Amino acid sequence: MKITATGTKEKKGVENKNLNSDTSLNFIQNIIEEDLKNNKNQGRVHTRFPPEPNGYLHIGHAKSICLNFGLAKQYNGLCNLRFDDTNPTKEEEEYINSIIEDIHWLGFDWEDRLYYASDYFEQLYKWAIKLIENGKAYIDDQDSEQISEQKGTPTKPGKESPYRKRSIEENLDLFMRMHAGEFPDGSRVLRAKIDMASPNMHLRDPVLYRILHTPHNHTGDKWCIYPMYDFTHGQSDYLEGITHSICTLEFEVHRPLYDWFLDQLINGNYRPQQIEFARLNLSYTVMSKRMLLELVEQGYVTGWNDPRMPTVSGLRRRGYTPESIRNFAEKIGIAKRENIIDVALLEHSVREDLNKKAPRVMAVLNPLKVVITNFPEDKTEELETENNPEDPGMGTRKLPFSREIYIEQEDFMENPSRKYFRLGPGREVRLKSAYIIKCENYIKNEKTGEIIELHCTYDPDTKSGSATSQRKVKGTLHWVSAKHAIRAEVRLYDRLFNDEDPAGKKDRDFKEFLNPDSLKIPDNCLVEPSLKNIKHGDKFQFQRLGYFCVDQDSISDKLVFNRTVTLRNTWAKMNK
RNA sequence: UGCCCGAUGGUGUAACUGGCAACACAUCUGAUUCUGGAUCAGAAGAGUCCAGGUUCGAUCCCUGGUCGGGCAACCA
Repeated sequence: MKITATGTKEKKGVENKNLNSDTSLNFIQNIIEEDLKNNKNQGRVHTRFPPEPNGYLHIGHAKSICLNFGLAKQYNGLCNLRFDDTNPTKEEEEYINSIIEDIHWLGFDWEDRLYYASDYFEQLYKWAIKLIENGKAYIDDQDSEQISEQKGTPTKPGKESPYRKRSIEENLDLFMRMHAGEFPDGSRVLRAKIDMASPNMHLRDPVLYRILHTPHNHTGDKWCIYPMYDFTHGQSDYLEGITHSICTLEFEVHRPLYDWFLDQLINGNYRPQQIEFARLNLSYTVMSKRMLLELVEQGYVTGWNDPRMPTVSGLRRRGYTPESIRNFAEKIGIAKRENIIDVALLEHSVREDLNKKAPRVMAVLNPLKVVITNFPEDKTEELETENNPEDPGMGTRKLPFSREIYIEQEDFMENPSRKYFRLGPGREVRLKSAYIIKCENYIKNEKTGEIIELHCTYDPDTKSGSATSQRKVKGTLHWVSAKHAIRAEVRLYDRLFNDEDPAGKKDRDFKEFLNPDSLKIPDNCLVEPSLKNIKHGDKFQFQRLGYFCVDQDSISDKLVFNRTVTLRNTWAKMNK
C-alpha cells in the first residue's frame, strides 16, 4: 500500500515537471495569450521600458527590463526604450548614458526605437488644447498648497476649485499664455475636469501641466510648461503603438486615469493596456532610488557602481554576468504579491554561471609560509594544472612550485579536531595540482600565539597526474610559490546590510543596519604568476575561496580583485 | 476607516481556469571528488489566511471577515 502510494507520487511529479516546463505562464503571459487569441491590436505585442533618467538602474529595473524585452522576444514583438523625461528639474544626461549602457550590457537592444517622452511634447500640447475645447480641462490660478487642501483625503471628498467653471475661451487664452511664458513658475496649472469627489484621489481633477521655466535636456528652452506623468505616459504608449504597458503595482490606482485620457483623446481599434506587477525586493539591501542616492551622496559607498550596490553597474563591477542576472530574473517569476527575494538566489545564479565559465586559479588571502624541507633549494618545478574541471576545453596551464610556498593561515591548526581535514602537526594534505605534504614542525610566536611558519616534507611519489600518485588524503589546499607569487589587492565584499529588510523598519533609519564589515581588504594577498596579464572585468575562481573579478582600479603594477561571491562552504557552515 | 490590490512550505513561483499541491533557492542526509566547490541520489518541510456557501468534489467560483500593501507631490 505504502509503496504504491509513493510510486504514484513520484510518477506524478515527473509528469508535472514536463507539464510545467512548457505550459506554466505568468499572469501577464496569460493576458497576452488571451489577447493574441482575440486578435486584439491586430495580434501585435509591443512593450516598452520607460525609465526616468534621474538615477542609476538597479536589479529591480533589471527585472522589468528582462520582463519587457523578454515578452517582446517571446511573442515576436518589439520593445522600445523610452526615457520618461517630463521633469527637467530632476533629470540628467549622466543618467541617460548609464541607463543605455546598462541595458545593452544586460543583453537587450531596442534597435532604432530609442524615444523620449519629450519627443511628444508638441502632440501632448495639442491634446491638452483638445481637452480644454471639450470642456474637460481648466486653468487653475491657485498655488499647490491651496489645490492640495481642496483635494480632500482618501476618506473625505475634495472641493471644487473656484476656477473650475471658467469659460473655454478664457481657459484657452490662459493656457496659450502659459505656453508663451507670460506667467511665473507655480502661478497656474492646467487641470483635468473629472470628479473632485471620486474615491480615487487621482481622479480629483489631476494636474496636467505645470509652469517650469527650466531648460530641458532634449528640448532646450523651447518649453516652459511641462506635462505631468499621468498626462504623458498613456499617450506616449499610444503614439508608439505599445500594446502592453507594464509597470509596477503603485501605478494601479493610476490606471483609471490612464484609461480616461485615452477615452478622451483617441478612437479606433487600437489601444494600449496598462498592466501592473510587483516590484522586486531583495533581502539585505535597499532598492529605493532615494536611499541609494543617500548612500552615494553621504559617502557610505564609493558611488553608484560601488560593488556593494544593487545597481546594475555595481553588480557588473562586482563581477556578476548578464547571464546570471537574466537567469535570476527568470527564476524569481512575475506576480502581483509583495515579495522579498532571498539574496541567496541571486548568489546562486552567479555561482551557477561562473562555475561553468571562470578559470580556476590559486590565490592566498592570508599567507602562512611553508618550507618544504626536503625540496631542493633553488629548484623550480613546472606543474601542469587544468583551468576548469567543469570544462576540459578550457585547457591547462603551468604552475611554478618551489621550496617555499604560502598557504592560507586558516588551513593550519595547532590542535585540530578529527573533522578538520587540513594541516596540523603530523598531518598530511595534498597541495592542489602538486604533492602531498606532511607537517613536521611549526614555528610559533609564543607571545602572540601566532603561527609564523610551517616545516613540511613532501612525498615525491605523489605528484598530481603521475602514475604513482594514487595515495589519497582527505584534504586539498590551494597555495602559491613564494618567489613566483604576485602581490595583489583583494577586496572582500559582503552584504551591505546586516538586516534582511533594512528599509522596512518603522522609526529606524535604514543606515543603522549598514554592515560595518561589508568591505575588508586583507594586507598581503598573493596570486599565482599566470595572472600577470589580466584585463579589467576578467573573472576567476580563486580555488576554494570564491569568484573574483578584476576591478577597474587594477593596473599592471597593482592588481585589484573584487570578490563577487564566496564558494558554498559547508565547513564554514558547520562551524557556525 | 473611502477606494484599489494581494494572501500557497523558511523564501519565491506553479497547479492544464473545479479532481486533495509541483518546481527552484535555502535546509538536512548519503555517495562521489586532487576545490569541505561542482556533480549525483535522497529527506524533511505547506494541506493553500479564517468562516460560511455552491458542488460528488474548491488553492481555484460566491459571500463575509482577518491580515498585509498602495493611494492625499505643480515627482515618476
